[in-house]
Amino acid sequence: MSKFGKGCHLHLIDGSAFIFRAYHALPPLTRKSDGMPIGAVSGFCNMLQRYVDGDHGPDAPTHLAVIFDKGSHTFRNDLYDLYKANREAMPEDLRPQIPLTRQATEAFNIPCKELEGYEADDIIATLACQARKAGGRVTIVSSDKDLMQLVGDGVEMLDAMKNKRIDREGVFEKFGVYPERVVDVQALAGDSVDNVPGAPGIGIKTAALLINEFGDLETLLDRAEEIKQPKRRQTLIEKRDQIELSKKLVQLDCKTPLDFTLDDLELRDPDPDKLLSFLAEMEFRTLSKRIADKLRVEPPVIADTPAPAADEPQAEEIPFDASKYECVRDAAALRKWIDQAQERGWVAVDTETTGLNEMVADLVGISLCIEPGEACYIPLTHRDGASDDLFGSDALAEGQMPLDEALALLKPVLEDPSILKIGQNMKYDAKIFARYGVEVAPIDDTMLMSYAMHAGEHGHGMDTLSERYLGHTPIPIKPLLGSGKSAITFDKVPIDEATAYAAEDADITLRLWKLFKPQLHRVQVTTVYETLERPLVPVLARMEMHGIKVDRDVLSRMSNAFAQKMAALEAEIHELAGETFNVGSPAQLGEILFEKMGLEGGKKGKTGKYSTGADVLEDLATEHELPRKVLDWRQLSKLKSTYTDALQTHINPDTGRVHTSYAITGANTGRLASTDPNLQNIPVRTEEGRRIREAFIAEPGNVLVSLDYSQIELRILAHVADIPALKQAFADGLDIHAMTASEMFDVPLDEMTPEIRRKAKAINFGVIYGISGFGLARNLRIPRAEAQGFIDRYFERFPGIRRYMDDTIAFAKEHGYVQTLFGRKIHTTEINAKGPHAGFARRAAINAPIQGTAADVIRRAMVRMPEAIDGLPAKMLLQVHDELLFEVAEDAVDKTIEIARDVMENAPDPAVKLDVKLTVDAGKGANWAEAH
DNA sequence: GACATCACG
DNA sequence: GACGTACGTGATGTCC
Repeated sequence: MSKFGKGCHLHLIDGSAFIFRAYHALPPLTRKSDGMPIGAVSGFCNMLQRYVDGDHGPDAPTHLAVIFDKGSHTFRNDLYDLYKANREAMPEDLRPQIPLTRQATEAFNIPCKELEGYEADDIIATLACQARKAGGRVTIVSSDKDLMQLVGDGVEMLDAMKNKRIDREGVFEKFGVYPERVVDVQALAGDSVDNVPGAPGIGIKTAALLINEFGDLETLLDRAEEIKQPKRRQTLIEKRDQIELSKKLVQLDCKTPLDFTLDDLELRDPDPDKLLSFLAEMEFRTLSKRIADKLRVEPPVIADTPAPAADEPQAEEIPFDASKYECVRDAAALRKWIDQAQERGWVAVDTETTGLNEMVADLVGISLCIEPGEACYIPLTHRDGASDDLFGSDALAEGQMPLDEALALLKPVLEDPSILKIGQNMKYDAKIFARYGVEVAPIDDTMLMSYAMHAGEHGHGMDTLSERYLGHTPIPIKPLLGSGKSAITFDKVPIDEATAYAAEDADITLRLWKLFKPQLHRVQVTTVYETLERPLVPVLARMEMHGIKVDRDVLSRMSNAFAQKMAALEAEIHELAGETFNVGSPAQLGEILFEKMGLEGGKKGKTGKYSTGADVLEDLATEHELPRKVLDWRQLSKLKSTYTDALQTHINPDTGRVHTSYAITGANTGRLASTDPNLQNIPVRTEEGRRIREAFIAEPGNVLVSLDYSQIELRILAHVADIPALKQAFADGLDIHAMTASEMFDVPLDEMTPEIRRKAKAINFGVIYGISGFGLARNLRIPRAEAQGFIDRYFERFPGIRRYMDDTIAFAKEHGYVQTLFGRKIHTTEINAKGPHAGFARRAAINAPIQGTAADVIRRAMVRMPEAIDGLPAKMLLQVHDELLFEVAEDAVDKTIEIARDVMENAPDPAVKLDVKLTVDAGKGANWAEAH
């Protein structure tokens, strides 16, 4: 190491200037994994890197240091306690970044110097003095005018942003004097930023004039009497002490006690590991890559998903304050909100209604939110519950604008294509509005955004999201409505309480939207959200509102028939048992079977009760009469209670149809879930059960048309696991289970038996579900070893399956999620857990991409369907995972099947090119049983 | 409200 | 070596 001296060039970077410049130049970036503010550090690192790599020509550094301030109290405060007293507090999101800029400097292997009780400027001054004395040159990287007093022979400043060097002449331009007199000018002019008093009424121009006239400050003060202007003369005489103090404050200290020498600042190369690990820790992807390329090393892997730490509630900037919410009671007030929505181009909307069933519930009020904390509630049909009057309870409460008037004002906004309507579960609100003649569009939905980003991690209800991402627990609805028999509907809630509750919901929704919207892109699920979630809302809303016609009489007759058969069976069961008991009670049945009758079969379950599931009873039925009869009774009981009875209660009196509701975020895999009632589990597997489908009918002149994907999950498996034999079989249109059986058991196709085919079919499905020897054995009722043998052979014949499973689990373990072919992410939070959880998680991880891809495919078909069948007398009514059910005018059936099949079979285009063709089977009939 | 059971893909 | 085991749902009745 050479001694610092002639030929050396010391560059001194003013760290604080870099930090503030970086902070103000960049948006408030945060670290993805934990939300830590990181913008200033990012800018700082970029500036540092650019400086180090920059071409400085003949001014290239041989020595380099970054100098920071340390401590808020310096010797200048001892001289003058108001020094820098009016400086603004450091921004909250900058404070935690300060220590990181020190770390960053060290990571770049640049000396990082600071000294308690001294400003960076003093250290810079001292080093500059030392360097000059040793015969070297100095460049001070800063544009702070306080440092200009140091410029001189061999010492220059550099404005790194403007890349402009400042020498003696540059200082003269700025101050009107040369560097050695700068402190004199500053002492007179003072500095409002640093709270240096100076001489009142004298600025830089006047100060320079005076100094140039008298030579220096001391001479000027001594000969102040000679000044011609009376005001100036008086000020300089009266404020002499203050001026002299000011000079001490601006004079930099060249004798700062340093515990290092110039030689310690010699330029050195960074340690790639240290630097890159710091950048990775900060999650600076671009900069890491750039530096890694330059250093010719591999860039660090930086996770592209938020770590679990991101789950911690974000600090809310604007507190929730119910008293700030406005209750809108007239058109004038509403117009103001409408104006704001038009100005912004967005508005969060939430409806309050008399119930959860959108087909029945009435609109009670509407809340809007434009910016966090700025929300309103528009009560419309609140009832006056306070009155004891028999008729009074139905009267509208005072102070509400007429429903028609409010809707007339809001309709243009809600339907305006240039105003985005933001909601949490917008399908609900859109359906309510639709019943009032308002077609809400376009929409964004925070529930669906959460689903796209976090499926598998947590639920997507507003309470969950608010607590998790806003750190705020919403006002619960329970205390407002009560529970049980005394529960009231929302229209009976007092308007002031309703305002606090309802407006807050809109407020929360808007805050979530502001948080989620930019995250979609970062988590790379924008396409999923935009193509598979958002556009589904209007499609499903229309299907649900259309409903399906159900013949009440058919159901009613079946219920009666079931009741009779059940009664007969019940009598026989009691006869066989020798006593009467509740056949519907598994606990009582267990007692009868395993204690009174003493049959084989063990206790199970955590509750210590006997298991009496269908598989158990099925085994017992070979030896005894009673279990068979219980099985028959149970089947009838199920059909009656869940279907023939319950379905009747779901027939809408206005439409005569049944309107299910699809939960878009119901299943983690991307499947829909149908509720109230569930029309995705209408019986079909048994003859008696299938007859329930005869009650699902078409209007006169129409038929029901069913189109369903043939073996879609196995086809997707063949594609993703890349199984040539499976692909070929599908291409040839073979019986896929028979083909599998032939491969596995070496049986030619023309000698295939139903029994062998059945086994192969069970294995095919088992594979999709994350097969285990135990599970297959139980399903096929064969010894476990034999089942394991089948699986082993399956993997042997189709090695791609094993590879797919291993790869999928490895991916899940590394990333915490798995993906469908269309990019949908399904999180597997338990995949790295120990214990029984892990087994479930592994099988779920294997299944999710297959089930999820199939779900994506039919979603794509559904989104495209309305336009495809537009103009045809055909309506899409139901989705049952791989089936779409339509109601079609008789003369348009063939055309509809042709078009809908085309849409379904080509649904993956153009996003995904499957190696296996998708095929769709079609059926038609007067009822669902015939159509399927 | 938990649990068992059973309907669907 | 033992343990617990097919994937994804929703609705119903019993029982505490």
